[in-house]
Amino acid sequence: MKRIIVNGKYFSAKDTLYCGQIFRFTPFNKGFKVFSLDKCCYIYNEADVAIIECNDEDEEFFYKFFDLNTDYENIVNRAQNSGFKILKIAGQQGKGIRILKQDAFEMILSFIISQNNNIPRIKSCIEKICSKFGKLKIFNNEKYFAFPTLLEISSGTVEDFKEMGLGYRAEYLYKFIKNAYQTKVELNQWDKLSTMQLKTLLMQIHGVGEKVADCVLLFGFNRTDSFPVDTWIEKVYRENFNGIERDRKKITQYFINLFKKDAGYFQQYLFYYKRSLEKNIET
DNA sequence: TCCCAGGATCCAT
DNA sequence: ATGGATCATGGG
Repeated sequence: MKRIIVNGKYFSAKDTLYCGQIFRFTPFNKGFKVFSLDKCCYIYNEADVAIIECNDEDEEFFYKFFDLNTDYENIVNRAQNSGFKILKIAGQQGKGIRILKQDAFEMILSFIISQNNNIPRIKSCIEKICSKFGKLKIFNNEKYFAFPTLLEISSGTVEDFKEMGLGYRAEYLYKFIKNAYQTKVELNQWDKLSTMQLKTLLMQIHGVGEKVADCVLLFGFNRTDSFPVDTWIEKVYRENFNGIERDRKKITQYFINLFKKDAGYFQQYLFYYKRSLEKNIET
């Protein structure tokens, strides 16, 4: 077992997991078990540090996954000094958030499911998909299910996905998986593309619109010059930025013009802050 | 019972 | 190009 220990001031396990970028994690012991692809780790905060425990061979994977090469102190400072009161508060509360570098395929499926849906239901749908199509794995003597590979989930039918509670999104998922399997898409090749080119490609997927594409860009391709606008962010825009636009595409553009490469980070601070005001997040 | 959730699509204008 | 109805599902 490998332990990675980092400064806890800019790494909060709780805030990183509950800010809405990841759906596969469970409270465990003093912290959380976190799942990505077929891997699992255990993370927790203690005193002034954050600790990641994982299998020896996964050290590099989780080092990248938790974005440990990026200095979040600078990012948080820019949020605090942006001149927007709401960002000063949200940045203070969310300074422990890290933008996870998650798997693109897992993000596409997850955020197709997320549309017009709530987070507890999204988590439930994804768990059911993993337990039906994913491999059974062991971490620290406990069982879990991996996120299925394209090959594994390609046997799924529309009916399968409906049974897992996807509703009308079942068709979207089925269509994407079938097409991806038949054309042998290589998502890691998409990494070379510009953010705009990548977004255009993503939006060609039936069931992927502006917002879902932005989430995949941010969480699956680490494009921090993207800014997903959902119902919560729309509230922030109207109530805290005196926004007047109705078109979400224009709202996205407004924030990207404003924050450039920081847009994605600031979006997470704002989303987490706004949502935590009106919800008991830990459900 | 209605409203809402990390929205996208289809179809009239 | 733009606006509105519609799309499953479960929780509040």
